[in-house]
Amino acid sequence: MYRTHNCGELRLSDSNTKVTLCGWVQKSRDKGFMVWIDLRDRYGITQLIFDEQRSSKELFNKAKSIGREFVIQVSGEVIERSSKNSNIPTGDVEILVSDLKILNISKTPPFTIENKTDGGEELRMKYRYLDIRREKIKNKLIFRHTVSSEIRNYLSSKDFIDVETPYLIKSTPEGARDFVVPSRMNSGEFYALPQSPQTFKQLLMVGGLDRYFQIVKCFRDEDLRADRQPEFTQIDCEMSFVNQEDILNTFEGLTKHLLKTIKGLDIDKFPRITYDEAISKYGSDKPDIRFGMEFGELNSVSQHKDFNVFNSAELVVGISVPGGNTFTRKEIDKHVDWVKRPQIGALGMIYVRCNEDGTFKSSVDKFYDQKDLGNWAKITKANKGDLIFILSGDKNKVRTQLSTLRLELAQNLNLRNPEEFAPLWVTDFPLLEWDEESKKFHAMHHPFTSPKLDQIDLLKSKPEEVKANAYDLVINGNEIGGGSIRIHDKNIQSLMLKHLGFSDEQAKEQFGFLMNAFEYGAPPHGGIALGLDRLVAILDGEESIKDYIAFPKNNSGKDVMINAPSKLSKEQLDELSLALTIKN
RNA sequence: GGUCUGGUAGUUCAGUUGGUUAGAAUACCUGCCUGUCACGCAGGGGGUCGCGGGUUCGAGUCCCGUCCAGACCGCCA
Repeated sequence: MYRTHNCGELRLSDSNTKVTLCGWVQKSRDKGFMVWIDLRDRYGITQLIFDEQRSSKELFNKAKSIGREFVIQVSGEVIERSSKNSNIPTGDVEILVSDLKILNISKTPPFTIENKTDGGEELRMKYRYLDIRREKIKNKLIFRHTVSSEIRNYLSSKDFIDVETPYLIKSTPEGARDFVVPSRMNSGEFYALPQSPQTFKQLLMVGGLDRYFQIVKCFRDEDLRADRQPEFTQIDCEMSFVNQEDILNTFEGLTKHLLKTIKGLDIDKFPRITYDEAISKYGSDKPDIRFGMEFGELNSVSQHKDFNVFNSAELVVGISVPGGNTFTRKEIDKHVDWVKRPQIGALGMIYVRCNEDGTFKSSVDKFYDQKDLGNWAKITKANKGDLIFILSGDKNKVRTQLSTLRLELAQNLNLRNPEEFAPLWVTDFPLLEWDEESKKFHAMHHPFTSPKLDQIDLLKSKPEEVKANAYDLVINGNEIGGGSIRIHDKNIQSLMLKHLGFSDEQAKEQFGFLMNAFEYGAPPHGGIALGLDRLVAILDGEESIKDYIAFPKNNSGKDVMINAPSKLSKEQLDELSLALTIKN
């Protein structure tokens, strides 16, 4: 037996018992006459003591020779410390060691294995196995386990069954780029890794499984961000004989369960707003509603004077900055410059100060009187002491710009409470989205999303206006997941693919298997997929998902620890019938 | 594909208008230390200033190229 206890469990009540512990040497403090070693494992830290008087000379010298991160096994007696450490749970006791066995030595690690490590990101990733020894990272992985366990338990209790779907599937041109895998046995042909198990879960519904879930890896060959990895994990779900209401309620239930069990929070019914409402109120389809600052559209009260910038604009829209009238002119200019940066791209920004005496002072006083400015304040819900920022121009651009500014201001003014969780549903997404590059409509969610059936006739005349039975779950301004009611009728699916620019042949080639399945009694169904990495990070109050993934990829999609991706040998390429056009 | 920021000791960083032998902290090694727990004290070793080229009497510092990393935009049905 390697050990009788772990390094986190011994207390004063265990005094005078003989124990054996294993772990890593966190730190050794050699005081000459005594040596203390902090022994660490997953469960905690226990202090070992070696003493010139109480330990044998041989043992004492051996203890002095032990370095950081050595793996050791010790046996000894639990004793009460003469000076206690209230910072750790085991701080009242220590082990007077009688036997010490070095199980493995260690080189000096390249960075300190401590909460505040001196290691930079790249180094930590290269030696991720050492990084994982740090309490901070270890706890994040444990936290992820806790969340995913709760999810499995909850969904299982609601009759969802976990079914595994294949990773080697068929490439599809829609959506994100696929990772492809060459097939040795079928030379010149390729599998693709799934961007999501979408069609398979629909087929499981046709198969009559009724309720499916899977915590599953998905793959997308797109550029990375702090909250985006090329392989990521989804909580993928599908239900039969349900309408949108059933799905929202089920997964609102799951989310509430998580917030309750993980964070101890009771959240009321999640607000719901339509996509159109989200865009016009917040300029975003994933609004952070922890703070106000809703958009006020000012066209009707600003386009009646000689100010051409506003008169020629498709949209004039403002937000009120709470307490913003304390901004100096310099601070205001800083914000104006900020929105004029190329990344934001505004041409300029108008401001209105709402003075404490009820008067207004704006950068467009030449054109507008106090009554006009008063109307603006009313619409943007600005009070005395606030500041109104106004942008104008192309509707879509201006909303995006103002949305970015809204979040920036909230950040700077500390309007977002990190302890607060504000989930909401965004519903009625458009079915289609115009893509300038390909000059085609493509599915905003995916091609299997059902249009609102009473709007199907609009598909021909005004396709951009057709709404879908599609919805997103948003928490604190992050898209946590999205789903839809699917098409289960062959003719509607066929019509949909036609509108996406698929010929009959292409549709059959790409999605024939699904269309066939729809001919054999496909039940009405729908579902949702939640991003586990992101959900876990958000629940833990972090932005970056990297530390919730044991072995993440870096900014360029590389794993710097195993050095992947890497080149293939000529033999491997030949076996796969592949020739490279770049030098290998 | 693009923009920005960075690359100097094992590590995290400082390094002025180009100018003597490139520094600090920490880690590491040695010695001392009768209760440490961010232990303390004294001493020591440790550098291809990412790489290549250029300007200059002289380059860590300026210029060009390149590689790597990070943030963001495009992209992410």
